[in-house]
Amino acid sequence: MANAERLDRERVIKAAVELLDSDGLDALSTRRLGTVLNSSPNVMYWHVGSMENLVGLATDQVFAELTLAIEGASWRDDLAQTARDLRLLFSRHPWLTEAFSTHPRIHGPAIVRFQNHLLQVCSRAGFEGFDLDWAGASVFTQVLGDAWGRTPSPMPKDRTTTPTEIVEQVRGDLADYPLLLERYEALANADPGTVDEASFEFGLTVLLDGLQARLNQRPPAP
Amino acid sequence: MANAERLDRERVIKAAVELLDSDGLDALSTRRLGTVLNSSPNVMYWHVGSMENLVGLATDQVFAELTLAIEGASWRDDLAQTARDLRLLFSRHPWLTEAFSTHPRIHGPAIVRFQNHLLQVCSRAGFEGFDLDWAGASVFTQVLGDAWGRTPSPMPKDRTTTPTEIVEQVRGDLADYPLLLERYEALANADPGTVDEASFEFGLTVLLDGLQARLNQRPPAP
DNA sequence: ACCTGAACACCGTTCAAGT
DNA sequence: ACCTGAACACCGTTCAAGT
Repeated sequence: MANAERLDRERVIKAAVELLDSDGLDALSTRRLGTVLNSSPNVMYWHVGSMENLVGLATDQVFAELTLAIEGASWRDDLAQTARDLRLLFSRHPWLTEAFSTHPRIHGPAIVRFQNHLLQVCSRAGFEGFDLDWAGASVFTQVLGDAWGRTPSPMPKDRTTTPTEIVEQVRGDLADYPLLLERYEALANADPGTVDEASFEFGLTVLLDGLQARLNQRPPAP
Repeated sequence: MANAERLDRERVIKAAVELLDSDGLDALSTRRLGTVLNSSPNVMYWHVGSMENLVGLATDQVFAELTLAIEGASWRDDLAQTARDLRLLFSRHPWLTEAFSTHPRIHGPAIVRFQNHLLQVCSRAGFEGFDLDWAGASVFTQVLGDAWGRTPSPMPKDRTTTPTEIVEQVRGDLADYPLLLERYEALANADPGTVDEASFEFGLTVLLDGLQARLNQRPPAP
């Protein structure tokens, strides 16, 4: 099975990202990748070394999609913009949450560039020293946690269970917790898109207000 | 290979948690579990149905360790206490981050009880409606993100790489980002335990201040 | 009711061998 | 330098068969 063009690292990564975007992290296997590339079940090893490495390269690849513009507005606007862009990245590539949790030490040029951007924005805000690291990390964490909460259970054609059905299933477990049951029902009856959006903005506002409070305690040098 | 005592659901889950605690999520396989239980490679199927289900049951099992006491102090203290307890749970069972990200829809009595506790504390603080859900979720997200950032790369005996060596390895990638390099070095030279603690407390304070700011905008009814 | 053995369809990775 | 074939040591899951 000779393929039309010669393979290289870039084409392998591109095929990996396509597989990940369409079918998720589990779908990325050495053998499926070989099939997609019209090649042998283990082509990737020459080009990227290992599965773990390939996931890291694919992650770095999609991080390159981020614009990371500094608009010149307030640090609040810059940080909010960064968080919203990152959120969109995670929604375009839902496998990112799983990739980060199973391979926690991913790094690469685009990720490093993103980390630096976060630090720059937080630095402008007035953070220094370790506060700088922690402020940046809190933004990333916020988006990661938001995306995690939004990850749909992977049930491809499993008779798409409606929210109402889910509530029925857990109603027994919730018998002792009327407040929790009330919230489950409220969420089941709300429009998912609207709730997702508002939920993210709630978290973002809380985060920015919290950072602001921290800055107010340590006012900038005159 | 007859085993001394009869198996039941509880013993299977207990063995699973021990395997997870000692060797991580990857170590939990049907065959290893069978070996540990002095039984066949597929014993678990009769008792828990599937691997996915077993991970959920193990997660719920460890969530039962949480005390979830309401101290009667301020909502801030209660929420901080809950977050710190949850953090300790994640550090006792480092596989939890991966479990939540690979099986996002885990639920069970102990988890439901924890969710209810979060809602109760947030409700006392003055949150209502969807704000209640989002406030609770932000606490869980905060701890999850903190634990994620702390997950050590699983390199068992891989010549424990020192932080300084890591900095050397990425120094090339960081050439264009002096601020980022400076932060890497500062973190490499700091005591990990102290930094972890301070990092968590920073995030927690930011979160609580942010929630407080939200409450101030919507003062409680008189 | 509970457990075993064998099988199916997969994995990641290595390595000698090909071109 | 790049790719293939075959093999090794694993997976989760099913199912007929045992007790």
